[in-house]
Amino acid sequence: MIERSDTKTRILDAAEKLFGEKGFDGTSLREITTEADVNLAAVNYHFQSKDSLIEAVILRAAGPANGRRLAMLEAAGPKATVEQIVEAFVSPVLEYDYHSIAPLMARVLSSPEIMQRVFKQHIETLSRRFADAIAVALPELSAAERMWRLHFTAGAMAHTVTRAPLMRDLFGGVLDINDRQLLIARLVRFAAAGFRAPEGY
Amino acid sequence: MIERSDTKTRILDAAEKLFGEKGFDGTSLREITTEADVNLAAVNYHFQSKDSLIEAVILRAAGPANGRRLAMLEAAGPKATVEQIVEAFVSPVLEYDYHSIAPLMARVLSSPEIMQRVFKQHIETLSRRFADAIAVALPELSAAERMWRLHFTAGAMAHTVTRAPLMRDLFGGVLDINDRQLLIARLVRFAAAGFRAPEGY
DNA sequence: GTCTATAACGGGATAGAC
DNA sequence: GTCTATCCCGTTATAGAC
Repeated sequence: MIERSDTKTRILDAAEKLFGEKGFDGTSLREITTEADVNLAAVNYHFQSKDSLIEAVILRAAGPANGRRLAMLEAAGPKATVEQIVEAFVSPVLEYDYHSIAPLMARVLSSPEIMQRVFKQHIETLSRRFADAIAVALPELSAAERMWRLHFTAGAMAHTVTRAPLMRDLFGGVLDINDRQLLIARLVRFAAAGFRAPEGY
Repeated sequence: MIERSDTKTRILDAAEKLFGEKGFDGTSLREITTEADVNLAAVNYHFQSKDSLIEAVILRAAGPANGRRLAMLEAAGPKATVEQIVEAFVSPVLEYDYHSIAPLMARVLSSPEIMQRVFKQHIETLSRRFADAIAVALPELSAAERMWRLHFTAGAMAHTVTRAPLMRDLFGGVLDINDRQLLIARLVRFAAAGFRAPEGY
């Protein structure tokens, strides 16, 4: 069956494009529906609100990346090193073409309501999987410490993704933001060393 | 001279209170102006927009914390250890009563336009000061690596501040979010170990 | 079940009078 | 500096076309 790009997909495409270009607040639903050539009310029919729309855009974009994170974790096997685990955690996200969706991610991260749903659906189980892998690689760490260090790593990663454009013009030539493999290696080294720190007390 | 609390201050007070209670999107300018007992248009006269208003609220709240960060850095002296530098960087922020302003901070962090201005005014020089201190403590690190590791640390800190409420109900009893001194110690250990990682290559 | 057309309401922003 | 009036936008609801 010849399935012409349906309304829902056209809205998602237009929203992803316009949000990326002009930001969330800078884009009106009317611009999106004009770009997608659909009726204004179609947005509220297929999605419930502008917030839910951006959530859907994010989830569509994040799905493949999260799948790859789990795939890399499994590929590293049950005896994965801390470096392998951290790399599986961060590299699919940093390798992604995040320049266009960075404003969206930041917007989603800033909304507790959206995060609550996104978290439950996509991040919670993923976090546990990685925490379990860390538990095998570093059995001496307490459960709380494992969670916090994973959280710190996620923060460093998220900050890098969402603040990348700012970093470039801030630090000028000092920061080689565009070399993603080097950037991933830097973050992996930093976080792996953090995970390996003695717990203290 | 008996200076009755002026309009601008009353708006800032009301905005700080209401944003903290109901979030940025959950608070209308009309609620703020009612609480502050000023006219609606006064907000756009003294500030230019709702975005600028939250920026002003943040800056008024962040000023003391940033001052304390620099004071702690100076207090550690020219031979400060990595741990002392990291603690000066993160503890004034984490010790702050961030539960009320976390939604605001997240909101500001999500807006590239606001961040651009806030960054220029308050974060840029502060970052350089801390990067310089790191350069003394860890002279073998390249300038780029120093900046990135400071950036990773800032990300871990920011993520902790803005996502703290979410963390609590997510991980239940595993994460002891309320013990700030312990949390600071965890982050300092993690980041200091990250700073000390060999640069590789 | 899918989508359009339209109206009504609350909220942010602005112009211009005072 | 302050206030009124007004505009545009996002959201919701509804009636109805296909």
